[in-house]
Amino acid sequence: MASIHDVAQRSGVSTATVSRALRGLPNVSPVTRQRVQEAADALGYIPSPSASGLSSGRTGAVAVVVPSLTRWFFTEVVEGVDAALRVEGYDTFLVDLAVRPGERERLFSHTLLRKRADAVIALGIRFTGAERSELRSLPVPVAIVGAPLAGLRGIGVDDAAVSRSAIQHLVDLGHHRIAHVGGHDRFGLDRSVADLRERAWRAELRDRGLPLLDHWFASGGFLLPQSKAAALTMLQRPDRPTGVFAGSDEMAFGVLLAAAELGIRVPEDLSVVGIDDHSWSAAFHLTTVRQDPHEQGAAAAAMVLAQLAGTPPPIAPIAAPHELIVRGTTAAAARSRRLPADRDA
Amino acid sequence: MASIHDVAQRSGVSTATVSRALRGLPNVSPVTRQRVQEAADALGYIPSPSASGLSSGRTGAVAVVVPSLTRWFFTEVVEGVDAALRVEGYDTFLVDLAVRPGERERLFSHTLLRKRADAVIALGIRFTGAERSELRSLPVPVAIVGAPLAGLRGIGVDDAAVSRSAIQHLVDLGHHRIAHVGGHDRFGLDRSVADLRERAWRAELRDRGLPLLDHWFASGGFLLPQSKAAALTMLQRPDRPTGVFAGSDEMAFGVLLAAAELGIRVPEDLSVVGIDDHSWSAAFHLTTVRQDPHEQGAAAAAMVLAQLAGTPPPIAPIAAPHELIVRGTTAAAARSRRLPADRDA
DNA sequence: ATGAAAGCGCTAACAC
DNA sequence: GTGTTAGCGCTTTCAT
Repeated sequence: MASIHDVAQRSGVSTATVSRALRGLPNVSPVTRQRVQEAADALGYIPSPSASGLSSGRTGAVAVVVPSLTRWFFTEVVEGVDAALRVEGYDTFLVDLAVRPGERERLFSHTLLRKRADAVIALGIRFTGAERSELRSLPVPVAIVGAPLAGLRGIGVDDAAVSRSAIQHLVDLGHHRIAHVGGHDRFGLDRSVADLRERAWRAELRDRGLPLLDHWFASGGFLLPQSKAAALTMLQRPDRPTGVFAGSDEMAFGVLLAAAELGIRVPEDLSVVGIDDHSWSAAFHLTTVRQDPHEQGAAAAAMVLAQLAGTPPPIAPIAAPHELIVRGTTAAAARSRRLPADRDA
Repeated sequence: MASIHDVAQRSGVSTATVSRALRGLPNVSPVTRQRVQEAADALGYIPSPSASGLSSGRTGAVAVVVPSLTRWFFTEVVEGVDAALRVEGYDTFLVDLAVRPGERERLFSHTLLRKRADAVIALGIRFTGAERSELRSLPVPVAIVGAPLAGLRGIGVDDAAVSRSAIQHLVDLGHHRIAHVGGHDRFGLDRSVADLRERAWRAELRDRGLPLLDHWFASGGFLLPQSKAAALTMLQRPDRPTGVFAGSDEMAFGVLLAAAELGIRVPEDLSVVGIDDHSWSAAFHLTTVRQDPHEQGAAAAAMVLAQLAGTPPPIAPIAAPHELIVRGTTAAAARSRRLPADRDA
């Protein structure tokens, strides 16, 4: 394990010069820099993060706080973050809340974030009031992916707009009976997004004067199995909807499975639209509102990186793009399907 | 940001005693320890990982190297690792190879692993010869999750046995025409497991004297969409199989989707069995061979932790349990389905 | 353009 | 049981 000292000796300069040369700082003659670089290469020198962290105050790592890793959206964001970070030489430090449900208190002021990372990127979390203020007063750059938080930088789709777009699509196809599968996840970590989408659904239906039955809302907890079970119940009622707006593609898959099991044809008897454009959605022919979590992760990384570089972007949450992708799970509502009681086998 | 110094002052002892007291080392009187602890709490003191890392040589973090995060198996393992690590106070560093396909060279001897982490856990990677020797000569504990590597500690199911169990199940049901959907993933990172399963399939069929047609092997790349496409082709041929052994549940889902699209009934016309018991498999009624990646991750973490604690377990890869879970996608082969050319619409 | 030297905050001998 | 004292390997003034 060569140290900066070894490199200094081998190249006949001081450790200070080695440090400068290797980090590309100014005030190093080209020849010296070259010589140092060669010595470093020959020795296989790698600076110790602990040492440079201790003396510079920078760790070279950023923490990514996720509610769980088992959801497509989150893994995509993490990969996006990691990719962007890596390019700048930063390491990704994972803080998975799913593995320590009890440990949320003092989360952000705790070790990991405060001393291990130069910045924090938090995703899809419904923060408590205490956490929000912790986040705002953190001594390091912070970025949020998902529902925006006033006073903090972040990126995410406009959930109301996304929901509206999905519902508009169903309405355009003539659907009047539109259900929603949504709901918060098992740890209550992601309510904000779920709430925004559910609220948008209610508002849209109300504003358009469409019927809004209580049992047209089902909680799928952002999970396929749970969504399928919920849909199974909902779709077996006599007054079943002709269209379902699912809060995520994974939940939409659950609805699709339920419909298939009940012999309800999609899209002839039931239209389904999701949110995300999951990597499997095309295989399911799912109509959905696409967003790009990988891109959002990279954007969040860019925000904290910019702050670290001394060029902080404005503190406004930025809106990520979304786009309706029409595929095979949505179609015009059957005209005959007007009477509450009519259904096929 | 209180330092150890502040705590020492406030509690009226030396920094050395603070260090000892807080880390639970012996030779500290109960009263002193208590007083130190109170001072630390009052000050909100958190030791700096950089500083303690620099002086102790231990970073308090372990690196997890994954081929990608977008596969169920890997995310489960990572969560298992993180959970086990967290309990012991270690942090998890993510090294996602998917985000830097070009950067595999010198991977293990590179910064992250060498100076950032006290140990390395690598999953589902088909290492090059160079990487293998790098891994073996790494100055830190290493554990592998997945296909075993001679000379290294690790855990994983016996892929041959798992495959045999799946195929045996199909044979027991009277299937003679058994296809396989397998294949390595996009980065060539996980060939070993794919190869083991494919080889087991070939060997089993050969040993039992069952037909083994070339086009009964399809490469699904461990991805649903690709598996669906491959199955679509395979299942449309006149000599289609009556049973499909998929190398993972995600690939099995693809086969299921393809079958549904072609109007091939499962399990009446086609039986499908996977490997994993993915969290969605029950919703698909998929018969599969269960394994527990979360558990495997935790076990791998325990291995490196034990080494770090000075009680290294034996260097034999250990076999993780697996179990056939029979659900609804497999059934007795139709007796009429003997002639190569017969098929329904 | 380069070097000397003082830490960064903690741990680990070694004394007492 | 507790304090002293070196460093750990870097970065960073401040000189030169």
